[in-house]
Amino acid sequence: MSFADLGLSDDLLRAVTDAGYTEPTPIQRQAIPSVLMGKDLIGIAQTGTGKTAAFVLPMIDVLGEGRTRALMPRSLILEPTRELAAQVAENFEKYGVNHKLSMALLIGGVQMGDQVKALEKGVDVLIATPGRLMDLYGRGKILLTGCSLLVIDEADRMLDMGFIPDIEEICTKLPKVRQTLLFSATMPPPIKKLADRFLSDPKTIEVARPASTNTNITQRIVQVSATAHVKRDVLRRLLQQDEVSNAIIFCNRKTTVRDLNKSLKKHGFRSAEIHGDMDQSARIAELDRFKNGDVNILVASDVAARGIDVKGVSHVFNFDAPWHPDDYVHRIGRTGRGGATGTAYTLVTPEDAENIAEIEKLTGHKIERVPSPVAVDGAEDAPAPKRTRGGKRDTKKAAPRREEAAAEAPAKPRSRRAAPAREEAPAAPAPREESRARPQRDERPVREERPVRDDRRRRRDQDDGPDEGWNGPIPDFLNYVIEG
DNA sequence: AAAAAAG
Repeated sequence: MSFADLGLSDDLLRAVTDAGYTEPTPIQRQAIPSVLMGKDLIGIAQTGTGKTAAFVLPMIDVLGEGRTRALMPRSLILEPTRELAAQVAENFEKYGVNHKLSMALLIGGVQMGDQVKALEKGVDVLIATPGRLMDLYGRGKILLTGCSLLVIDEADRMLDMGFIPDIEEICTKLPKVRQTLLFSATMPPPIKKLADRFLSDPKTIEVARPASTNTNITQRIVQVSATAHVKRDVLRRLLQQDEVSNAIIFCNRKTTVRDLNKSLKKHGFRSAEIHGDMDQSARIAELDRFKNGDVNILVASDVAARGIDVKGVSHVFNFDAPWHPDDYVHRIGRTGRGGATGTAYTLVTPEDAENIAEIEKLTGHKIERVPSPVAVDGAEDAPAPKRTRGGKRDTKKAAPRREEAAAEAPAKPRSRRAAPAREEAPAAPAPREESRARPQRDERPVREERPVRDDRRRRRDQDDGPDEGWNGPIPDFLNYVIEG
């Protein structure tokens, strides 16, 4: 089964081929023909399954068959976060190269001016977060009466974030006769209700959750005391001892994100931070620094837990155990992507016991407990030893992710077997002697002992199709219109 | 409980 068998146009197939993909993922196989036929669709799937391409590809063809110069937007894609909206826009740009389609990315945190200008010129596709869309609509800047194709992406997350009333309102502004696609990782009752109300005779497709038990992510728990400095100490040891080429570290609070990033930088790590209190340009800039390898550590709030798709993340650390088991699944799903292996550590304090139990219940998988790398008798949170920076610089090598890959892109033809990242991405891996998460010092602390690394559960089968990470450049939000 | 999203 190839993309050519799905009924896509030659122009589109060329774009897909040029991007290096030939074999559709399961959700793409099932969704694309149905979308092309104009049917409503419920897709139970989360990021990491090729979901985005499953609607972007057929949408491009559907829109391409209509008039090429839109007087008013003909389609609308709703995303819960700005970052996800941007990733979808990237996909449109990439697969739409051979089509004369224009789009506008309508998200908060950036000036409205350029978005308004784009709308006035006329676009085919709106990619939006609900808040900014409603805002622009309220100002009379958007006509939704021509939007006969609607995509509601990550519906369960929209629910979590309280967007459902907005979604309902937006739906009522759209033409009654339209095609609606709804994607959601789970189907809680409110989402079912939403689907019943706004979709007609939908086809339902479901693909396996990528981050259930049998994946290529090695999960570990490290018991720690609740003290912040002890947790930071443990984290630093883990960053140094393991083969960490790059890592996302999740915290539960924005203040913790800031404090931890500050502390890591003080200790010589190359880290960046992302959370919702930062303005959009700063968020983009930090994410970009992580994606292009300027830094190899990203300290993040749950703004980055879902959907954010960076190729080649070797480790996820939960500095705080997440409150909700779903968040755990999403967080650790930032690693082990694209068929690579990944490792997820969770620092667990005695108070977290209940949450961990919930996580293990959800995943049906008992997470391995490993001993803390910090001696119980009290390694202190000692300041970084002052020393001169004469040693080797490894910043260049920390920018390993060169190869193209699209978020949610169709799978490359390759073995379904999970392979170590270093075999498929020759630029990415670090020699194990030079774990790049190490502080930029030429020596490591004297008392650090490297534990014997054994029993790493690598090369396990995964039951999902491989998926590709996204590593494209960050779109220029201030001026984001693709002209046809 | 937190974070996210409109400003």
